[in-house]
Amino acid sequence: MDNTEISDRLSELADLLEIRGANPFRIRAYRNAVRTLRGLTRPLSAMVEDGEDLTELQGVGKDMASHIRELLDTGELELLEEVTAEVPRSLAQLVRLDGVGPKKARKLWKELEVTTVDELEVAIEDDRVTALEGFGPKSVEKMARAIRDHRKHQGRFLRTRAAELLAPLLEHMEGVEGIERLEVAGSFRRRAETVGDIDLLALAPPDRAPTIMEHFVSFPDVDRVEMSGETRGTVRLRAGLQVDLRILPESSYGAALHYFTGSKEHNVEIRKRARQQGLKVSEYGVFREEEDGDPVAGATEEEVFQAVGLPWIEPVLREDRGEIRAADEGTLPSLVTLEDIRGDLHMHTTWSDGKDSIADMARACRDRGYAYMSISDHSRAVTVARGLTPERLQEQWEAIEEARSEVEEIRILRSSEVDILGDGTLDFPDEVLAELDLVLVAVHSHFGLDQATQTKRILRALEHPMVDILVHPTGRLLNRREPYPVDVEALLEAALEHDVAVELNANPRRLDLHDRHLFRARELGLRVSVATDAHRTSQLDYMGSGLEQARRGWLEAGHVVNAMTPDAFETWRTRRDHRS
DNA sequence: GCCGTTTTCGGCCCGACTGTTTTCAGTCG
Repeated sequence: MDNTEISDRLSELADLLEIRGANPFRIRAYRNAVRTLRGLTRPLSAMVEDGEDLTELQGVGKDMASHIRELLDTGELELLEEVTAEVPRSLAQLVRLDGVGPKKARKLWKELEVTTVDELEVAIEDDRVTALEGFGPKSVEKMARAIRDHRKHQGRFLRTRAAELLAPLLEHMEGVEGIERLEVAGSFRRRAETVGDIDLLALAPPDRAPTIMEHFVSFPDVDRVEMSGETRGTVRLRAGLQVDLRILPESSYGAALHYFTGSKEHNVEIRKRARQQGLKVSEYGVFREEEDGDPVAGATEEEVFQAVGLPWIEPVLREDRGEIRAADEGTLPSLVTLEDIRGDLHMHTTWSDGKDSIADMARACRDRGYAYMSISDHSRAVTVARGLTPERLQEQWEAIEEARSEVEEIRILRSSEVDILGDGTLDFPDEVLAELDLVLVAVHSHFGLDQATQTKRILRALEHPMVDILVHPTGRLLNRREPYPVDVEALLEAALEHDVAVELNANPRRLDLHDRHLFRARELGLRVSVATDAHRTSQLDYMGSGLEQARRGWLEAGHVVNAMTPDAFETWRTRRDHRS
């Protein structure tokens, strides 16, 4: 049983316990533990095998550790069986509906025997739900909508997609009288790979709030207004994206910006810290606990952090991954930026499945100020992408020669995205690999192998002495394909051992590695290549989203292969004697 | 159920909005 399954079971258990009416703090304890487990890079099975003490993990105590061991040993959990004997499993789906929480789910179940989304739909049609105490026509209508939404679009929006949808709304709000500042907070500001909704904050005098709110909900792309109060309004756009607007006075704008930027876990830690100092933090400001007087801070984020004795922390770091301690100790990372980037090491051309020529790509890289780049078309096994045979690869080298003389200002490396075959061997023989300036390796097939076999397969590829970079290491496609089952921790450790770099694929649909794996890579001291995998010149701009992700993983320029100066990069590239 | 600069018991973040309530529960972020 892998970490995801274990987390899912415990999370389900939390939902069901909540519906059963358990102590809320017990529920929270389960959810805290789940959060820790989802952040692990190492399989729990491996940790247990190595005799590690699971209670060392944040939020995991004696009981949780024994639940985990039970799931690993038997694939089942007695407590979950016991709870599901009483509370139907499908109720956990019901509480995912907007407007349905544990209390309502329980009532629907106990009084109407509704336990699934489908049954709820029927019960609403039969007009049985309005008969319940606490369920008026409005809340029933809300549930009906939630069911439709649930069917239409599950999952979150890619950050880039949300940005596209948001741009016209921001334009709509521009120049509205009274708005002094307008910013996006939430996971969007933290540069998360996907966002569930958008939090907009407007700084404006309170007497302007009604007209601002009115203007907000009148945006043409609004499908419906979910709520609209004095300081807070929520709309859903036609594309399904929910947008919240909060209107704030100057005195609490910074506190609100901090609060609504989150993450929730970061906020909880900040509040705990504040309490220890006799302070209370809310979205309205920082207050002394005893008196209910004026706030100590609130107008700016800097003030809020300062009030609890911390320097300002970048939003990308606010995930409760140790940023508060680092801030306290003055060891916050100096995060990598686009200015640090000197090259792009993964891209395709018309020679395989790319849309632009080698020279076009070279000019586009040069125009971005890069000093080096690598042409890395697919190898022959990836037939759907017109992968190159050794013969065509040789022809391509002639074309690269031509491009080199045509675009002299940039160093063009000949590379390849060499397929890792089913058994972990590489798609080109060693004598071909030896002629390449840079060898990238990747998995494009056999996603269905079990975790142990998949891990072994990739480890074998990493052991090959000519491999430089493992690209898109987990194969995930956001909202479309889960990562293949693989022990990422083992991959990272092997990459370190064999002096192989790992890629952070910057394509916004991939962002592979995940930020928590990048964080681990940093801890281990691995080198990371942030690369676009561009299939046309315009996609070279993916570097931006890759760097957002890199920053979320705490990466500094020193961790990034393609932030090296040309000389340093040459030294790294030729670190093994078989290459010159 | 977890945790400890309040340390083995007694806490555990805080407030807005809605709906169906006649004073507040439920949900959400």
